Amino acid sequence: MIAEVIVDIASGETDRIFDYLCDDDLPVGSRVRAPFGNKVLPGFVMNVKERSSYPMEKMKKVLPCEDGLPALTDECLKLANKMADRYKVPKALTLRLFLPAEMRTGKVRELTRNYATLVELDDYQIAKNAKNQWGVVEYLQKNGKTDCAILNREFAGGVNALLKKGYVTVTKEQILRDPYKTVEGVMEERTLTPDQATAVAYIEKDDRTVQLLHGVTGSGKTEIYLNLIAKSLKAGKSSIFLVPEISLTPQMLSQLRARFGKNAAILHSGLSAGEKFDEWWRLRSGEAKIAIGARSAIFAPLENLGVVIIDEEHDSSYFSESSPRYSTFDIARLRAKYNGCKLVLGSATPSVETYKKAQDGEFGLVRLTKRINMRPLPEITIADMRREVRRGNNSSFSVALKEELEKCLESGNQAILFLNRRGYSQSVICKECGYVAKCDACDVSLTYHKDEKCLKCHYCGGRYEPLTACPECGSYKLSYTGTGTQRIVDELKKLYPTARILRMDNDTTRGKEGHYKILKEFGEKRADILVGTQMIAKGHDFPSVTLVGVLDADMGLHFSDYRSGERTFQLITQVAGRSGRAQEKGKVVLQTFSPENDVLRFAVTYDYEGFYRNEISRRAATVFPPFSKIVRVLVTGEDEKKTLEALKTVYFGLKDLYSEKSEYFLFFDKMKAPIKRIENKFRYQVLMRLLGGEILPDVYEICAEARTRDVVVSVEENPVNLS
DNA sequence: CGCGCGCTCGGG
DNA sequence: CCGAGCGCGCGA
Repeated sequence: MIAEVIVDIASGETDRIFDYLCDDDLPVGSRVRAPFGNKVLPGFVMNVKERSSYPMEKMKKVLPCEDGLPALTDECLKLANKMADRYKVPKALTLRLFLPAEMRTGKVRELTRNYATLVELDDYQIAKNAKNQWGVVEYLQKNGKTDCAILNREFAGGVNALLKKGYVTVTKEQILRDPYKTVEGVMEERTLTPDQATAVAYIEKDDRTVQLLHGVTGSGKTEIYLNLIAKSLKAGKSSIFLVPEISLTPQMLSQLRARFGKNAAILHSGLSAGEKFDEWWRLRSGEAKIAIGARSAIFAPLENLGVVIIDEEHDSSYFSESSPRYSTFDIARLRAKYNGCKLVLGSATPSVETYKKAQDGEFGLVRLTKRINMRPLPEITIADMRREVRRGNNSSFSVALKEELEKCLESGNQAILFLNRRGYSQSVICKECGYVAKCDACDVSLTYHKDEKCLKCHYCGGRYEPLTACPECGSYKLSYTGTGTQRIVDELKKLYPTARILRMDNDTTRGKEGHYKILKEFGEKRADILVGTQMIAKGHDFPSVTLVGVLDADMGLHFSDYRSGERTFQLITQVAGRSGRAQEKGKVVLQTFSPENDVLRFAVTYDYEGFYRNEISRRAATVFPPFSKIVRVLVTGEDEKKTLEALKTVYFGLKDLYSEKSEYFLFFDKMKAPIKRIENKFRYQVLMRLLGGEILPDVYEICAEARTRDVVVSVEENPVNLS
């Protein structure tokens, strides 16, 4: 037989079918080792056929990598083909998405363990004083087959000696690493509240594939997800459950594990390579039927899906940052359609695009307007920082926030302070000549980190010695401007010397268990105040937190980004949800320099509908998404000349398209990217605002053609950040 | 004349 | 993607 193979090289030049000879039983979707040029490469079997147009005598033979189950299902192959076509990337790249990375590199294999079994005899010829040999014999007589590692620890050399004599046999057996040994047992199904039951019934009955579950924080969305997953499991079907960043939601994980036990496989970055590999195989083999994980879990190797769930649907982590820049939602929708199941999107603050589709009737819409225990949402107050400055308060805390902090600390409760900027100070500026300390490899200012006594680049991670004098003019008048989390902690220590303060940001959460350790410490009330960035906004549950302070609520508002209002509303609603989750009522203080801003006004009253109506009419008036599509083509490369060359190719190609079909364009121009260089790579872009998606395939095509050996050309649809 | 680098082409 | 093959420029 002939196998149609895609070799695993991420390049457009090799992105085509190569025919190979193969065994008759080689399954489609399996991985092979294919002789290619002067080496042997991994490859994917896309199809098998009887004959080939390529001369038989020149054809080489592939070797299968796995026996039995092919790694990729038909659905995976279909999806990979579709994605390669849609995003104009090599198939090797889209196929890779469906495998755990550790499987491709081939370093991690099944973990095997050696087991010793005693050969039953009446008489063992062992010296009386050979204590370890007798020890092994007795142990095996008592306990039966045992892991050699255990025996060797206890009776050094015993097993080997007995093996030579033929008194024991040793067998290799595959074991699966279980990352969650500690959590076991299947939890009882919980009864749904009437509201939840109604929501589930609606989702099941409505015939639209996509269902939006819009529920305020604490309205019990999770229980609805669990119910849908349980029903799918009962029907013998599998499920995919996506969460934004899994390392930040340990509670959700233990709930799932407790409820579904070994039926759930958890895919996240905290697992070791081997653990990921094993969890993946448990899903592929059908042993586990529920995949839980971040964005990439949408590629879980499951067949016969009963439901796909995307929690916190508005979260930006659902957009891939690297090629192919797929939208998780698009993939999820395709999988739901293929399997004839529902795709459930859940959020307290749905993205404007999603909500519009629900309003227009394209998606089903279920609302949960009440919190589960009827507990009121925390009260949000606005602190006008302009007034604070006028009154001579130049600290990072408003009078209102300080008062609330004191009350909170006195009553023995906990507080969370949120500031979306890490480090000590944002930048170092010379007051004499205006020099700003910048990274050598990137076009960005350096952030001072007091704890490590260095200047850091937040884009490439580069470190520099702190400055004592200006390198341009020699002045000692250096100003450290812009407050980060480290400075906030310093200020708090001065204000409240006895308070125990924890900081949680990218710098303090290094390592595998980083997040977990800090959250655990705070959860056990071993600290009074938690200061952190974006990452503390996600769904943790700290019952003793009664105060949340947002130190710069308008931080995101002034970016020239059509989504900034939406992001701010979502963020505030989310952080506010951290306050008052148990008995005591929670409070939230928003510090801002623009208290009259619409977005903040709607956020204060938790008025999503109001926010949405305001936002959608603004977007309609300005013709921004979802009424148009922003497309950025980013051209990056180390060689500035070659990068500019590629930019020209892209620009002229797109310009032709523009003059041909100008009715689809609202805006079209080329320019330097806002950050002109990152990690020594120059960055140029072509920015477009398009009406309708009809010409998107052309855009992708033009960009794919402009790609060269040393210049990357990527297309971003409605990009999340425009740096 | 030789080799070093950059470009093109082929790989089943 | 990566290596082989080849042309062209330069130095002894």
